[in-house]
Amino acid sequence: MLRARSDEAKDERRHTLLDAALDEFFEKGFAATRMSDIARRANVSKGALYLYFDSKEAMFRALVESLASPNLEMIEKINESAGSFREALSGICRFAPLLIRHTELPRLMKVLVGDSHLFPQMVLAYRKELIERVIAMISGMLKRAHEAGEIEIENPELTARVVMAPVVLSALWQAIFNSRSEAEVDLEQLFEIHERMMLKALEPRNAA
Amino acid sequence: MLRARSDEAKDERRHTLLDAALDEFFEKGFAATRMSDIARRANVSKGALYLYFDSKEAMFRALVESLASPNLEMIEKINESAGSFREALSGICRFAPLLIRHTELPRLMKVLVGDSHLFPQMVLAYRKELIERVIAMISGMLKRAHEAGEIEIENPELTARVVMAPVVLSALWQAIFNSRSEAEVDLEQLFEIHERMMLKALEPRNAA
DNA sequence: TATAAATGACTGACCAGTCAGTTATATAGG
DNA sequence: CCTATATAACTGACTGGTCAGTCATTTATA
Repeated sequence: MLRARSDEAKDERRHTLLDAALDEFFEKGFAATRMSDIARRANVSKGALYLYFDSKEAMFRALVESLASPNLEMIEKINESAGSFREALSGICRFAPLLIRHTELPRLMKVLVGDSHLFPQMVLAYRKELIERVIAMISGMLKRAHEAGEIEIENPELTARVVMAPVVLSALWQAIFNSRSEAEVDLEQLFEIHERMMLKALEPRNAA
Repeated sequence: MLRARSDEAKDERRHTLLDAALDEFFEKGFAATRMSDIARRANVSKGALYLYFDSKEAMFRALVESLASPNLEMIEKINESAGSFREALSGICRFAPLLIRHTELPRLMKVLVGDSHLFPQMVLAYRKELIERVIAMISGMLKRAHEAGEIEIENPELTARVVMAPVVLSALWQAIFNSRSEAEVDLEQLFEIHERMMLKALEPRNAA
């Protein structure tokens, strides 16, 4: 293997190793993936992995962290740029198919669900820093829209879960069933329907 | 250990072992649970497990099968007794909290998601025999209700997914976050809201 | 030529599955 | 009712194989 000597090259190698790790952890789960498999996939010796990560567990943690932070940034961005609830919902539903098909999110979710028992405090952190923040964000949007008379709503926090649910379901479906097989779902249409249903469900009764 | 000599006693012991197996597989995942742990939890020696199951994998398969079949029966029953769509939806939303809190379903789902890669053909079977049957059932109900003018709908198959999504999300939430911690969700209220939202979302535009 | 990146054989720990031995219990015979 | 015997349920130390992590050695390159 040609050597990574500059800091830049090392960062890149680190990235390559984490890419290989995600592939393996996703395909086999934490316990069943061998460090030697990750190394092979990255065209590197097993020993080389330990130049970049202290242990298998450290590698897993680094992987999750590296995938979580971009999502976190994305969430903040969406929240900032949110105008009306209609716009935000439309944005989410337009973006969801992309998120599910061309992002690491489904694979990350599958790995986190599957190995949640091994890293309880990590799962806790993930919940607090990401999931509950998403719920709070949607919940906040709903509350504001309600106060503006845009929608009718009872419990923003629980309604947020109903809004999110199809995204989660579709992501897991993608990770579990779409890996190698048919079982395709028309995500564009699914989220179009979801958007329409949510709008109608939340429409004020005395709407124009 | 007192011995199981009659066929009846053996069935009971088998059950005990599978109970212990679910606890362990749920807590640690397939790869990380030791047969000796399952044995210990069931107050039995490791060797005894092999009197009832050929291998760890056989035990896992038996476990999933034993949990899947009651669900399947339940589905068929609900489908048969379905009257109007309103009734059926109400039944589902009333039953969901019970299903999530007092049934093995959430733990089973977590285990299946986590170890889906190890048993691809089992996951396939589970999908075809259970999940797609549920989708088909809800989809059929929606179609009939639509034909009866009870609801307005575009694509029953995708709408069924939107209806199901909160059940799946809540079940996984329960399995992952509710095991030992706070993070309680008011499931009764969640599904009340879901029911109301679905009814409103599917209400014909020209409704009375 | 010096440096440090990379290698991969090796070690120690772990565990699924086995099997020779142990023991509970059903039953037959006293 | 009690005891002896046969049966098979049960046990757990052991084996063979696997794998995370190490480190003496090799090798690319500044």
